[in-house]
Amino acid sequence: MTTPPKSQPRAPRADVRRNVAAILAAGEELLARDPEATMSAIASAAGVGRVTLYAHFPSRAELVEAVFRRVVTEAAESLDAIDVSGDAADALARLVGSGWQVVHRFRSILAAAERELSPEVIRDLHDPHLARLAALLERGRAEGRLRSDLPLDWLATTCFTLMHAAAAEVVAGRLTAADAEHAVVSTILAVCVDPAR
Amino acid sequence: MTTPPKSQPRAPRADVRRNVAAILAAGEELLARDPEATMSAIASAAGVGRVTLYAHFPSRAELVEAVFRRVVTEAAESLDAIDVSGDAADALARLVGSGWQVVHRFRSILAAAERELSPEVIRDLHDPHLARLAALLERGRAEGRLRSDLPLDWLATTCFTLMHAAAAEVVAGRLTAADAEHAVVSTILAVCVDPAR
DNA sequence: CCAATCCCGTACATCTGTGTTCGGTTTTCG
DNA sequence: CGAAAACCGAACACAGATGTACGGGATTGG
Repeated sequence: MTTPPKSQPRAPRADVRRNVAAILAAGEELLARDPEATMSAIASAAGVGRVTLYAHFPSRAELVEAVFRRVVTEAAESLDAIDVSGDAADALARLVGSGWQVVHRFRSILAAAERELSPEVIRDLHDPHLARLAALLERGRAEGRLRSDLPLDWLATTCFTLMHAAAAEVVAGRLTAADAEHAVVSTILAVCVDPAR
Repeated sequence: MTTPPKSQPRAPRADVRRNVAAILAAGEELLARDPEATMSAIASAAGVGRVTLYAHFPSRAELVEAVFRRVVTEAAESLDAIDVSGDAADALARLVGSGWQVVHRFRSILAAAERELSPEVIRDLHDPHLARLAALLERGRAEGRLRSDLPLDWLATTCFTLMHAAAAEVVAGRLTAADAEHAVVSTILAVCVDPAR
């Protein structure tokens, strides 16, 4: 009984960890380019047989969810580093300025998730980001800096939507990344800042 | 030579006209509910054999395009009736208020078009609506009533995007239609009206 | 009324992608 | 080293959708 066969499922072998990591990386890369990327494509991009892929992710949905979960977590780490203290409008500008990059980078993966996963799962995974934004908006409203005459949810939706739109404009070549950032930030401020002052 | 066989392809028979009309109507209805509605489903909803459908629309893409074109034309007629004279901000409010309904009604058909048709075709068909909005924005800017510090295209995109977002919120049950209309109008005004006055 | 035209259903042919099975080979790790 | 675990490719089964072929039957319109 050197290694107790207690419910311990035993640590994954080295090649397994390596392959799973490669699959997730390839999934992230391909799905970021094409939300309809096929399982075969992802497998071979990961340098792995299609069957091996299925061994680790029994269905396409599970793979997409894993990839999505991963990028959401990554994004959360990078956005949590942003300073949201001080003037609420300034903080919002900072948050949107960085958040937009993230949205831009992963918009295609979101599209994949939307077509493969149930809306509840999507909402759940989105939640931390929505909560972060909502908290900031709420504080700004309490301080009278941001407008209170529209539903908080709607303001949050507006922010996300405009970030997506900006990303789409860049992809379509109608805006440079720099112009898009300026546009999206000032648009969102125009929406959220209390006009009455 | 009562009916000159000159290049005249001869008038379509009555049943043909009837069937085509039924197909377009069914297509509009089903695609408005589900952008992935199948050819069989549309055929049977039209009370017509699947083969007959193919006789008139050789491919799914052509059917989708026909339906989309129809819807766009309808919408144009209804929106052209709107008074866009007078104060630019007021006119914008009127236009958005009605335009939003249209977007709401046909958002799913747009989704179908986006997945089936080339981006150029979509743009082309959208053009009249975009032009109408752009003209109004331009006038408002020239009069100093609307803001000029952001690209016109971006403002137009913002308007469309927010209308879509409002429609989505209603579908998701997070907003009533009435609230959505108020929210989208005041949000768009906040974006477009020149803050300097 | 009757010929041309169109419709219908069935069946068939593809195509694409997902998921599974299988036997043989390689890698890991104690 | 050697057994357990994992990998591989190829082949198979399945499902859903698009598009085609055909032969018998119904409508239309002159």
